[in-house]
Amino acid sequence: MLQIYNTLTRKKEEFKPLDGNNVRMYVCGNTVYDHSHLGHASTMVAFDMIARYLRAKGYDLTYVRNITDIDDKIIRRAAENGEHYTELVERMIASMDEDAAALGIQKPDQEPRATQHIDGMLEMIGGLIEKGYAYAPGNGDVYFRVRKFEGYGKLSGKILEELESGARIAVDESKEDALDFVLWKGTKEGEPSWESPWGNGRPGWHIECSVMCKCMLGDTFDIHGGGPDLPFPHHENEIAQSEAANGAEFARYWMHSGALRMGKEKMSKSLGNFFTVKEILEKYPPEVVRFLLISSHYRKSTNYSEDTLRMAGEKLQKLYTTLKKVDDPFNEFWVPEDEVELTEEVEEVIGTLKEKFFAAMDDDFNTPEAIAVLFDLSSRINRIFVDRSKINQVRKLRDLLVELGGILGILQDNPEAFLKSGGDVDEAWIEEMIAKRKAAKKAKDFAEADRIREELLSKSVVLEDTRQGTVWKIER
RNA sequence: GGCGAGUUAGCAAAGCGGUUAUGCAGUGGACUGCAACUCCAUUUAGACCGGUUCGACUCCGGUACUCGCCUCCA
Repeated sequence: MLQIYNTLTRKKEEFKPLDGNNVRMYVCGNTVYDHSHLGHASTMVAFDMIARYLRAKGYDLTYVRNITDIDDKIIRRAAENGEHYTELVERMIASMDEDAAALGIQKPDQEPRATQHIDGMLEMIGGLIEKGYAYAPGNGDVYFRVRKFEGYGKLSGKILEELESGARIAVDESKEDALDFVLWKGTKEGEPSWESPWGNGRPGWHIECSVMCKCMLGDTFDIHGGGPDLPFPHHENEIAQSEAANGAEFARYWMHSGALRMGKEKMSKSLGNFFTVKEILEKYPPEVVRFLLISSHYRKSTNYSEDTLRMAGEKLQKLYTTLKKVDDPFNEFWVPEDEVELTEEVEEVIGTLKEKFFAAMDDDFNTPEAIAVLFDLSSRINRIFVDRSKINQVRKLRDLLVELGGILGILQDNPEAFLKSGGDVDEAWIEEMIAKRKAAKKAKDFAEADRIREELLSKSVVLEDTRQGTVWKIER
């Protein structure tokens, strides 16, 4: 039984899809005015993991992740660059896709863009005005009348009076109430704009999600997700707009990922303490980054540092080392595939571990606990290599390790390729050095052999002497 | 100021009212020319103060500290 923590009720709830086996999920994606930083990646990976697990559970998932392709920051950045905003947008979407692919993030089923849904927005805004939930003061803007919507604050726990007293909301003469938020912004000179009944303008931030949810998933759907800074005001405003316009419950389960931290503080654009995904991928294999992001619970903050990233690499290396050992046809314990038998004992182990993995994931997607199962599996495989009598079981355990890893979006690479990745040393040169060392060893010149090992190690190349010869990997 | 979350061993990070989380690191041993990998054994916990209980890291109350949201922000 899958339990999901619902921000709306502030507790874990049993997950029951609205429509049988079909699950509909909408996640707020990026505003594409710059390259993604690791915080963006963190949220994308979290919901990718969630999507993969829902599918692994057998649900028929429709996953929508939007792209905000028009807003103040995009307009400003494009102007700074002296380019048309669509050029900037296309470039940043390509960059985001590249990062996502590297991190093993599967494409959502739909990636709607705000500017593709202007008509739907005009329709929804018109409807809100008709119902008295919105007003156009005549300056080209349209505002949502927050006090008119009774449930305002139910997601974020905000109380209207306290929001009002917090004097951080910009005073705007044309608003009836300082709390009202903009649905449609009248255009300024030189800005991109669309025609509307209230004059040329562009969408406010929140309306796009309400409209795209309705268009792709219907008035009511199962899961709405996003990053840690979205419950207020963005999601609160979405609920107000959608429920006022549709007269129906909006999303049933609200999920929010935790912040990615640099030391004690949240990594964010406004604090300026961010690394782009591309900067990090220059130094670390993408799967290591993904492993770090899933090695703490999705709702908790993840601590990013050189150290945590290095440790993530070491852990992943351990798992891949196990996989490589099983796959290696020169391994002394290797047996042909058709001689692999599924004994009762191994069947039971597989069943138990699979159950443990799913139980962990069923508990609000507890990836740290699920990963512990992978290490359990890895240890069992390694022990089998010590206790040769059970060798015929090992491939079945390997298959399970790869299968469960796949649900988390890891361990799908070729083990040897992974172990040799991340270095910047010429492979032919390494082989040459290994050959020289072999000759030195044969001549019992161990001082020379050790010197060569040290030289390679200084370039992060670790040598391992096996019965079948010397192999190498990149130190993590 | 309001609302919310957190504080676990050297580091990272989970579950659980009584029985090993897990990984890295450390220590001892096996293996190795030496290593690496791996295996075996093992040391380090639960911010602080109370309460409930036969028994609390786990439940309750308080204190301290940290973080997030309240403004664009994944």
